Amino acid sequence: MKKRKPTIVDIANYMGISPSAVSKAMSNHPRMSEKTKKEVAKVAEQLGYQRNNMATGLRKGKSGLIGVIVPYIHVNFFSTAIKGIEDVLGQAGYSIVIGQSKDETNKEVAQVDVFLNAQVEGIIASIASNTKDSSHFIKALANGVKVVLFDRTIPELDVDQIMIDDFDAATKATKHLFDQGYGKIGLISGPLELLPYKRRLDGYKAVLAQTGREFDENLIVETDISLESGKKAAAQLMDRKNPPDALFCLSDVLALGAMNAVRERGKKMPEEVGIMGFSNENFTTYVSPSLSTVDQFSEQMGNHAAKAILNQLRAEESHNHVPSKQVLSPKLLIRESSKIRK
Amino acid sequence: MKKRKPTIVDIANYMGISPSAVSKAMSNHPRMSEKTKKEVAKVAEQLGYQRNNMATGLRKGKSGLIGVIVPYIHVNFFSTAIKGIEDVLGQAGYSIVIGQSKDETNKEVAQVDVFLNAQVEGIIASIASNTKDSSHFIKALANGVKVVLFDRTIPELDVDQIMIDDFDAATKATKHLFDQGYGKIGLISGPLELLPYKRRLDGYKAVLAQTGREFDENLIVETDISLESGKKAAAQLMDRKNPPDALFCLSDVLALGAMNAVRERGKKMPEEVGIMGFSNENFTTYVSPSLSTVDQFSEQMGNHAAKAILNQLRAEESHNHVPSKQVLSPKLLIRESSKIRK
DNA sequence: TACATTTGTTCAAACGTTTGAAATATAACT
DNA sequence: AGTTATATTTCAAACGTTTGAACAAATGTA
Repeated sequence: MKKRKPTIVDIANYMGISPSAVSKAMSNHPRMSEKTKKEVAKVAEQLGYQRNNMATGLRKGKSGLIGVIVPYIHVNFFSTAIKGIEDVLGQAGYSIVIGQSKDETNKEVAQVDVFLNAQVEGIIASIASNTKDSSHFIKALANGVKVVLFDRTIPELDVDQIMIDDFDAATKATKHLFDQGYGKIGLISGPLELLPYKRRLDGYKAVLAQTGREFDENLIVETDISLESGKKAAAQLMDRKNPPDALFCLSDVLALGAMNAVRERGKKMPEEVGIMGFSNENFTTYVSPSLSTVDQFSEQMGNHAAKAILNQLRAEESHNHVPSKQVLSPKLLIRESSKIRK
Repeated sequence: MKKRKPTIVDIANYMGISPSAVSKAMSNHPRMSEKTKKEVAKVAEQLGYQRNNMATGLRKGKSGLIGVIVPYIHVNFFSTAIKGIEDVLGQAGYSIVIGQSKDETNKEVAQVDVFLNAQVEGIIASIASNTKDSSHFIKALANGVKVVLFDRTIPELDVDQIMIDDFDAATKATKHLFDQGYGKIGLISGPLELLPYKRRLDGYKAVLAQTGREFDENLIVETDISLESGKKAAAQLMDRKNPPDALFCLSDVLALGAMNAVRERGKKMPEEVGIMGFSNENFTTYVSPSLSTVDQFSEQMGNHAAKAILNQLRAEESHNHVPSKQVLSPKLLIRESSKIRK
């Protein structure tokens, strides 16, 4: 039942040639005869040979492993990003090993250590929200491990980073609402101390300025990010004497809550009130009216992060890699909730 | 910039002792003096030593890697299961490497090969829907790799399998609706050639039989699993002369479609029509009324699968592992859409 | 004192592969 | 046949760690 797995040496003995011949034949070495290559392939197949990556990796100093660290695997944004990463890295012959930080810095640090022990060639990470110190990543770099950060990044750290342009996104969304004919846009935001929200708000303000409109403090509600909070915030806005005729909610869940409030007030969406969400959560297509939102390109972000790692891996010797920060421009997903008012 | 990473030998030289002493000290060998252990630890820390798992693994014949194969990483059910897997395996000191089959058998087979090369100690998989042949898993087993299947399993294959009891789930859901006072339950199903749907339908029928009710063929609609299909199916049912007063939808998306149809007909939920979904997709708490559904325990499934692998790994020598099929009993999540009619 | 035990450490081989240099076989010219 | 070039294969060392056996030193026992 438990017979030892066949190795390159077994194949060599079986064929009466040397192990190195087998190795070279399998790796398609130019100086090996086609004949031996064929025969080796056949015998390997026949004996059920599987290459041992640990031996290969040890010898070559390359594991073929890339580590990915996210706060939680099951959060839609991250799992989609991981898919994007796997798609390109798998294609390129790398295996990805994943770890969760549970949004705790110390777990993140520990995970980096696990990865370094595993000899990963690169680490792609979206950091825990309280991670301030980046010495664990610096340690990785010192060990020759490539590092790429996405979405939740450390601007000060000199590595490739992929993020989305929240300002631009909010700009586009706000413009879209005005273009559709809505005249007064209320904004419901998550905690403004978090950078993304802050930037989105800035985008909104920028459009007001650009189009020569007055910024009205009272049209902004800052709240936490639960469904209920979205509902309350919307209620507060809609119950004003001059309620807005559109709500730009800086997260889809907030938008959902807002929709509930609007519906309770008997207002038609999108005819009387336009709604715009943010993030493209998967439920946004399921609600009614379907929710216009901003695609954060989680999958593409994963793609980009993976490509960035590949670039670094390939630029290996040519010492000339200059860390770059890529800012992806998000795309509006116009659905029913914000469509053509007039 | 690119200095070689310190090895056990470097530590040994630095301290003037032998590499084996260092190795033994680090692995807390009983015959090593506390003094040396302390010192080794200190120097290791000081030189920034990181163990090389490839060397360790090669020598020990263990990689500390577990492979996970799912159709798609980003599907909520799977990513949640992966979280469940990572939680217990990470804790146990294993790293998990993941791969997607994209629901294609050949990719699944290829992925198994990749994992075998990577010397994973175990594989946890949810198979592609068209996978019929299981020789790739048999090959893995022959290589001494443990195999555990979850959710989408191969009953014929003699390995640990974790699945949920669809029959039981449907039974509970149906009973719940009757208990709430609904009298006539329409059922909207996905393709009945797929086993889970078939089993759920059976559960529904069983309750009718148990409670002495007549089974009415006309209350069953079989359709594909899109939102639109759910809506149409529900419309069809609600527009009958004697429409049902509750709809048991065998997937949450179908339920969402059904809710739209019901709402359009001006019927109140849950007062006039009760709705029950299946799977606990994350949007179910966001809709209004919040959707009662069946929790498929994706995370726990991952936990169980991981524990099963651990058991096998630990039972290694004791040759006495008997493959078992665990059937998890799903839990109803009673929310607003099915609550207390009278 | 001689011998056995215990404690701490070193030796040397092994895990399975890769790789440049060296060796051999084969073919190609004078 | 002798030489040179070329194609193919083998040699041997290396990658970093672990591990049982062997050794040495310290301690205990008779």
